[in-house]
Amino acid sequence: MPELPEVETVRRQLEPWLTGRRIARVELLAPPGPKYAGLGRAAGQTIEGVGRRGKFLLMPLSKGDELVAHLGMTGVLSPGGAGERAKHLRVAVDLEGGSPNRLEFNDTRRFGRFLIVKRGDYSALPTLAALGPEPFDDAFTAERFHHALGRSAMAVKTYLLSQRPIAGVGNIYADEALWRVGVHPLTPAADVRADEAAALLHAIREVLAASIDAQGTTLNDYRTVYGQSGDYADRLDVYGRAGHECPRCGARLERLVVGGRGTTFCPDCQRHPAQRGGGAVTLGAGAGVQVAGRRRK
DNA sequence: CGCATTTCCTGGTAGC
DNA sequence: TGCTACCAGGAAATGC
Repeated sequence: MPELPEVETVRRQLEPWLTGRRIARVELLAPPGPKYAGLGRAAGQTIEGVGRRGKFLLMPLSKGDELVAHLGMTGVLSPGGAGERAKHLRVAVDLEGGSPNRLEFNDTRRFGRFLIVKRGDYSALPTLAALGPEPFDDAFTAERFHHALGRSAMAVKTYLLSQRPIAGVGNIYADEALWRVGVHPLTPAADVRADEAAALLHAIREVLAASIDAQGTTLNDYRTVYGQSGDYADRLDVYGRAGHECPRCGARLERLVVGGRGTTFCPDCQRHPAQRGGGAVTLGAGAGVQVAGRRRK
């Protein structure tokens, strides 16, 4: 699923292509709705750049608007025009001038968004409006991260996924980063110690940077603008690997559900706070935390 | 306001 | 083969 590394990979490819291009027209193929608001204002505006905040792509337009794209679970941005219309094409943007002159937004499950807002007006996008700091912002220190975590009683993984303490971390990289620093995903955010917060921020930066270098993680749908898969899936240590051995200690990785999301962790490396009191703690085999499964309807 | 729960959506798959 | 049921999850909407 597209998280910061995947969105940044797409951004880097879109930027040289789209910057300075004038929009001729926009075609909405999906049923109209708030996820595709304002597209009627696009024609005649020039795309002034391609930025990113967290998992949101932000393209300022010349007449005071801003094109906001979020890939959701299955969104793909790519040049289009050749061949048959894709089954799940939702939006097509025709550009003036030379080829490629058509940007297509395909999104099988329609969790993504592709809309135009007044520049900087994110009232229709509350997560973007309340988004935490960019992970690679130099002004974002470990102390600030620790302070942000201290504001929530939520499980640390759930809080990371909320995008409030830090922007761009999703299910995959949350599991990877928490495993790297040995913090149990159910640890209350406010109980993460200062040293753990510092290590967690460092781990988030490392895993995101390594994934960007690999052009992201392709599990199923994610593709770069030019149709390539990301290579980081081969380098995941824990995500989706419940039942396999922990790469660090060899214990069996376990799966639980945190905030409604599948979560993989190492029961030995990532002790639940309720089980990790001071001194040496000896736990029997199978000491993993039991959590109720996903509720049914 | 904080936090939990429910909803949106389709392809893949398990089970019969 | 074809049917039903369920599962995956980012962000918004809804409920307390």
